[in-house]
Amino acid sequence: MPELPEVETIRRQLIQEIVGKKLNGKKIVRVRRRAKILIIDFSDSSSLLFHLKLTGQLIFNGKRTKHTRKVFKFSDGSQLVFNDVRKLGWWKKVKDTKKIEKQFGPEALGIDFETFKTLLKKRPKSKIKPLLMDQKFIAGIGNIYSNEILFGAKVHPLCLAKTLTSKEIQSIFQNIKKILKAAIRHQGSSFEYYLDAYGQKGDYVKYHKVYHQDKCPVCRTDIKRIKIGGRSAYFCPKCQKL
DNA sequence: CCGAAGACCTGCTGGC
DNA sequence: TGCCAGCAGGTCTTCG
Repeated sequence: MPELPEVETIRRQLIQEIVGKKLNGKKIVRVRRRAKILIIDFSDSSSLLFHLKLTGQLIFNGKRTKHTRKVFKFSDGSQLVFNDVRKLGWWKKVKDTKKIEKQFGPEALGIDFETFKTLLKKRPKSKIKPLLMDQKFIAGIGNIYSNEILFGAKVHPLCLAKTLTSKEIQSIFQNIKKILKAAIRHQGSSFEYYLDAYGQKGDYVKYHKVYHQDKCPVCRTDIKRIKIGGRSAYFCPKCQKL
């Protein structure tokens, strides 16, 4: 499930619900996100981290289900329910988040164009799709949004970074910002398991142009699916030429 | 250095 | 109906 827009949606909702409350006697002062990790900060400067991986859900005042892995109870009686069908997600308490934050590249919504260009130059031989999904390169983009971003930029997913024209680089950059922001506005993509912090589905699947789609919305060509680095890449072979 | 493949897990779908 | 393969939004590690 969760890529940047989904985790960001949960973060924004949880801020409204849990900041100021106490968990195990410790006061919550902040809810942050780094890459796809949700971070709850306490007043004693310790933190609680969550990674939802593919099927994790974090639901405020949600009901226990057979996939509930943990329930966090706040001092006012409200609670945060962590569900995860595939058990790949995790949570952990840390004293300090510096080490974790350092593992990732710049935030996809924070990076500026010059930095993006510079980083691309450092990875000339990388295929663009796996590169966009590499959290050490840029943090926050996963399989759905990498496909949508490259369609928006009309760039083939197997394109090598060094072969991109400056126009294409600019378009990829703009589409990263545009698509991630639009997805946040629509509370993310509920393709299968994703639910926001209120247990609601995100709307953005309606706007997917290539991910799990049949026809290109621009030219009606059949969308192609290939494996790149073990993940499904979706693209329009006519609009996104190699 | 890079990339591919397998591992971690469960559940759903489609084909035979 | 049953069984098996393939698929799924993410990272890790291992190996070539």
